[in-house]
Amino acid sequence: MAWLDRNQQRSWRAFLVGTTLLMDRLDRELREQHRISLPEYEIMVRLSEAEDNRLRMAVLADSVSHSRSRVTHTVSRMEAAGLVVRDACLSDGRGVEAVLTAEGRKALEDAAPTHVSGVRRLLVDLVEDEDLEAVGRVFDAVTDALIETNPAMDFR
Amino acid sequence: MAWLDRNQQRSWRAFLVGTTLLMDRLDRELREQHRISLPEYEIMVRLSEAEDNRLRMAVLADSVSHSRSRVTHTVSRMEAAGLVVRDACLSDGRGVEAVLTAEGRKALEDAAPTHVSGVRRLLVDLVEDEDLEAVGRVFDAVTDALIETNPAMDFR
DNA sequence: GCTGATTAGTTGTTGTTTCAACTGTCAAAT
DNA sequence: ATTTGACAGTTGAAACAACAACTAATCAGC
Repeated sequence: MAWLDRNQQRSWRAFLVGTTLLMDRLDRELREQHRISLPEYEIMVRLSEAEDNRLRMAVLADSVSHSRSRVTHTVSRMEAAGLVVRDACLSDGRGVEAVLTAEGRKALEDAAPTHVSGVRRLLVDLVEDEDLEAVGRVFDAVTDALIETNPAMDFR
Repeated sequence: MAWLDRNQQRSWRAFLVGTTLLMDRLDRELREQHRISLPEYEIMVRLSEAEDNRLRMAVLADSVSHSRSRVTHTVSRMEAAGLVVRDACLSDGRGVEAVLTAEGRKALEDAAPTHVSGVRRLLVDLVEDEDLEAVGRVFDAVTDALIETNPAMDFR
């Protein structure tokens, strides 16, 4: 079994630490300034981009790469907070759609500048465009590999 | 306030999704094959690299970029599992050192091949060396910026 | 149109992380 | 010597996430 060479090791650790700190901070900024968590924000973004501001739970779960159970719980909290509502799916009796409310849209619009400026300030504006694109390539490859070698992706 | 352009947006989302999936998977592999979580593994790696297999709690927390409280809880669980022990710090009565036990070292040595092969298989071997180095550069920059603009790093 | 297998989503329990409050120690100034 | 403020680490409660067991609807094959 091959170990990582010095450079690979360095890159990997930089990634681990940097990601941990970055996600923490983006989450913190959203919570402090808008009382919204990063997972909640991501869900609202997906809904806002969807046809009619609504998405089936499973689609939503896949698009944010969280387990269905997790999305169920998160959406429940968001529903209690008035950011989304649940609506039965007409075409499939088992289905449930999450719908962004007007209040949710407002919250998203308020929060977006905070989030985007964070992403810029703490990542995008710090690095060369090519390096950022390399990051995109790398994690697209990672995602593909993970979806390929899927160990029981079904019940996530 | 500037939004992200199309490419930046794509890279950012690829990163978000890829990271989520990758971390989930690495954590899952360690749990299933060795009953150890990724945070626990990281702590053991730091201890194993330290002089005498021991590190003060605060140093440990900083080196994995987790909150002190989190490290306290994690180390408590690891202590209960026999992977580490706590030891009072001689030079500073407030200090506590976490020490890797023989059992912990054994667990780490067992788990390391699983972890490294995961990192290779799911990341390192998938991409060009230069792209991986770009990732390293990017997250080094991110880390620096976050440590600079430190919003009360003390109580993390 | 039944039956069994799948799929969608939820639920409750348990494990982990965060947050704020706390204990005890140290160091500097008085 | 004592006070004050900072520091190291822990604690318990609350928020969140993971897991496995569940309900209900659909679909495929007969």
